[in-house]
Amino acid sequence: MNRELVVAVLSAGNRFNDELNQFVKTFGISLPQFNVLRILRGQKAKPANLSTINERMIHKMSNTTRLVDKLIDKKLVQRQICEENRRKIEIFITKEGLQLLKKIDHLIDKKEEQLTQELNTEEKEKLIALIQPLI
Amino acid sequence: MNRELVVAVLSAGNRFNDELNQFVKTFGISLPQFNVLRILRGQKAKPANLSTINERMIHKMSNTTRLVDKLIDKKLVQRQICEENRRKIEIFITKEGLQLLKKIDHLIDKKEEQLTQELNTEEKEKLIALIQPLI
DNA sequence: ATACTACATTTGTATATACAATTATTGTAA
DNA sequence: TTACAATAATTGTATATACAAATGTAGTAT
Repeated sequence: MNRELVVAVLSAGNRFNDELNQFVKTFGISLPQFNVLRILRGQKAKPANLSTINERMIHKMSNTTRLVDKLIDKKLVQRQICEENRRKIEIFITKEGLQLLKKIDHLIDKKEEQLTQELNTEEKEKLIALIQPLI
Repeated sequence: MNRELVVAVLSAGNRFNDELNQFVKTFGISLPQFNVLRILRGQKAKPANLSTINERMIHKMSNTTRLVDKLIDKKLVQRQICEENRRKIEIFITKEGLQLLKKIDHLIDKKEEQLTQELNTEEKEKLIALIQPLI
């Protein structure tokens, strides 16, 4: 039964991953990139350094530098050396980044609704509670 | 709440993925490669072609040819052209492949148990039932 | 037989990710 | 002050994966 559970979690995770990736790709970014943008928006004015971003990412990566590089190329975020601690790099989301998120916001809500539509509200709540301890 | 559910499923999936990958890597293979080996063992003597493998894979890949190439390099599977339908390629697991799986079998059981240990039997059953419709 | 379509796999190429080693900066103890 | 360890990020390199185009094979209609 453990096997069955593990396979089910992996399968659902992969499916969500693939579909969301496919979706955000139409906006020229990958799912990890999209998540970083949302993390940065969540910071409000406060910038985040790479370590912070890494901690909060859903899919931990070994190479956040290059992921952020791609976002910089697209002018969606900005990099800036932290003056108090020059080892740190502060990352901001740009106006363009915020605009892109704004375009996606409503659509991703619908996408998420679609991905989970097989369950009713009560079932969703139960599932969240049950899966939480596995994270 | 949909967002919360999607994030939870993605997070648990990524965690399982990372940990299992890490684990099977100690045997010189990746998780997708390990899953293909198990699919082939499940075929018993019957060989599988690439399309069949692709359908059954937990993580659908765009490039099963090269994944199988790696397994061939490691002498864990064999490739053979199907004589009735020369478009198809038949893939077998080798004796070495079976031996490797045998070495891993018990350990992966324990790993899966460890990954799911936060839930009791009843909770596991409920979780399986709830997550199934999302696959 | 020929042309056309569908099927099954492979290959070229670009991109993404993992891993380890390196660089740069800071803090601290001798 | 110097040396050393700790922290933060970057880079080189190998590997993995995605995507589209190409190859080879079989079936079918004319």
